[in-house]
Amino acid sequence: MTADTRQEIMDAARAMVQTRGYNGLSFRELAKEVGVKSASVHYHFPTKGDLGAALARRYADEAIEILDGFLEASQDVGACMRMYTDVFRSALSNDNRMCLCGIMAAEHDDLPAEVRAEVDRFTDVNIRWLVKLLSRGESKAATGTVAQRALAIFAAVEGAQLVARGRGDIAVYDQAIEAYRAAGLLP
Amino acid sequence: MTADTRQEIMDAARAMVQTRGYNGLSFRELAKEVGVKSASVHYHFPTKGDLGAALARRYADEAIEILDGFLEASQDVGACMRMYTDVFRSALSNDNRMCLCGIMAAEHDDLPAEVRAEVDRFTDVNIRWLVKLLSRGESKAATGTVAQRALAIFAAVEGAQLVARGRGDIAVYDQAIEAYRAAGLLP
DNA sequence: CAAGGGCTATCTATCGATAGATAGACGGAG
DNA sequence: CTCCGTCTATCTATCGATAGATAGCCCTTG
Repeated sequence: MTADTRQEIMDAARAMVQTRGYNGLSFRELAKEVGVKSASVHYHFPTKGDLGAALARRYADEAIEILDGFLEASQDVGACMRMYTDVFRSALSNDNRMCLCGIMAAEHDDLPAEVRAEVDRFTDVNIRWLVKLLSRGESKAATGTVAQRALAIFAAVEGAQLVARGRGDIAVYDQAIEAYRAAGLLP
Repeated sequence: MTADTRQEIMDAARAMVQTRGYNGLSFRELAKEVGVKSASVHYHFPTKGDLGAALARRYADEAIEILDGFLEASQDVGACMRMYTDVFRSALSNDNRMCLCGIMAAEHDDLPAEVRAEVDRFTDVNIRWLVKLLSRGESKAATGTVAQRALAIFAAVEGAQLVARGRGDIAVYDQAIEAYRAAGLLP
């Protein structure tokens, strides 16, 4: 079970970061969770920054795959947007967790540079995807406007997740998303 | 300088929390910033939870005063909303800080109960104020709808702040807010 | 085929730094 | 004199990180 250890460490670490943040991630607790010693975690990820960057990198890569899958699964803009908001919803329903990069954005100033770079990339991935989606529906809109709206949607969804988590109530997320849609922010 | 110390501690602590989060707040660093010893901080705030709760309580109280001042300063809904979003903007322009309660919401699971209670109250204060503001413009809307929209606006603004901070670019905040307004989410 | 050298992955044990917290002394002001 | 505020000094717990040992595996070489 050697190759698995690295994956198990990353899985447990992701869950811990999504729950307690990057600063709340402890090598000792993480090791205990996985069932190894903290020195073994250091073997796979020499520094905490290495681990954090690896987590964010995998997170962004997975996002690309998942989101592109949505675009292939449906041609309907509204349906794709619903799948998108459901991804962020599932983090909350899974033990009141947050988007890995959302919670890391809050810790911006404490993040090692290599982690911050991957967090930035996750934002880019989201916004690019949203631009692609929005461009499907309305070919008339200017590119700049679409990019701005994509950014706003991403920010609004992250905010809904943040506030809902703070309240410990997933209904808060649902209500915010519904209001975004009613206002016309979401297609 | 005795009564001042408590205030100086709270001022410095607030700035540190807004920058590095509740977990990033250290009694030693805080004491050094103020120019006292960490034991003196413990004298005024026996535990870290006491300090955090006092910070959030004062923050929510100040929010009530500031926001009510906006309602008195102008009868125009749009103008009041702009003042509202400008408050959150000023946190970013002031050393890329976040809303105290926004960053604490991200740390939800690590917060002592007394801190969490005050963070919740801040959210309530904001939503109640937004409901009051929204109710000015459109008396036709149902109460439930207004409350939902107020929640959505608060979440969206917090999210814009979060994402802008993650990017370290206040222009991101401005663009998101502008897009909210263009979409009709903000009055 | 067998022996040996390196490689992988883990362990035990420990490092210095820092966290929050506390006890008790000291000094100035009412 | 007493009390309030701050100090010195220290405690325990935990942090990320490192050193050094070890068990098992694979590959080469004779």
